[in-house]
Amino acid sequence: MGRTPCCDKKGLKKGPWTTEEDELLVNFINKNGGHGSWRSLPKLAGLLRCGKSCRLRWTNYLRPDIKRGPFSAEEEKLVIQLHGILGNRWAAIASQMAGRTDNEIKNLWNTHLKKRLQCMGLDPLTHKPLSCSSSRCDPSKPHVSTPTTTRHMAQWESARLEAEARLSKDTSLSHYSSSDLFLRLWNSQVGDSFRNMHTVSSPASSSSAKCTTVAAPSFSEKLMAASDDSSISNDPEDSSDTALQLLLDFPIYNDMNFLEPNSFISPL
DNA sequence: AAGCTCAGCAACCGCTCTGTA
DNA sequence: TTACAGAGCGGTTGCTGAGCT
Repeated sequence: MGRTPCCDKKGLKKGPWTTEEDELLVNFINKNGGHGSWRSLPKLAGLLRCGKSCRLRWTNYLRPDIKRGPFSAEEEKLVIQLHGILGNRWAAIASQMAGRTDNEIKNLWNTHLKKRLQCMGLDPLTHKPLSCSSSRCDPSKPHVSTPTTTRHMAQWESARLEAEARLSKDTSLSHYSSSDLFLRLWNSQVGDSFRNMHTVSSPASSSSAKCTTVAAPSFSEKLMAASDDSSISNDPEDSSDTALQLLLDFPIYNDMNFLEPNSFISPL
């Protein structure tokens, strides 16, 4: 019945870590050149904690390569970009940001970025525009119509989700990373739909002064080139990184000025 | 100055994934 | 192929401190 606990919780300490505990953990890992088995680590290190707690403390706080301090504007922008691509895959997002942990990014998202997107009239989950009734965070502020760029983002996200759902049915693809998935879906019917959508100029986008020139063919060419490049396709990791980088280079994700605080105020 | 509210963050919980026997 | 253990991940909780009344 039920799941066996990860550790015997009797007599184990919970709550905030003390500096002494931190020292014990760091010393043990340094001394042994790694953490080894997390389950056995607390006993060996002389800690009254469960292995899980030790792992969390190490990965989120004690690891030497962690960059402390507030997120820069660039980092915040990158988090939003990556979240648009990867969704709530905090570990995947963190892996693209040196020195930042998944927990830290998750907290940033939940406390700052989510609200900012909501204020911009975007659904933080889907990055799609919210309905008019719910898009204002503050009724006293002038309503800002959803920028064209965000609509493109929403369309792309929609395409991504559709493709992900489709591809997930094929278990043979289940081992691909998000970036691989992206590359594949871009070359799929969904990718075609998306490209077609943006090669036909819509009245909404053409009438927008700030409208991003969605260079879909150019991006497509870059992605195709990346996927055709044998030197890249031979190495799945490189391929993923290249695809992800190209995606981040996509104009939709580069033109994120609308996220700046002053964009609440209409330039007119 | 005291009490209250809320945002930020560290840590926990439980589910899922992965490796292995 | 299956069952199990360990590790990883994302959602949630609860503590703390800053700001406000």
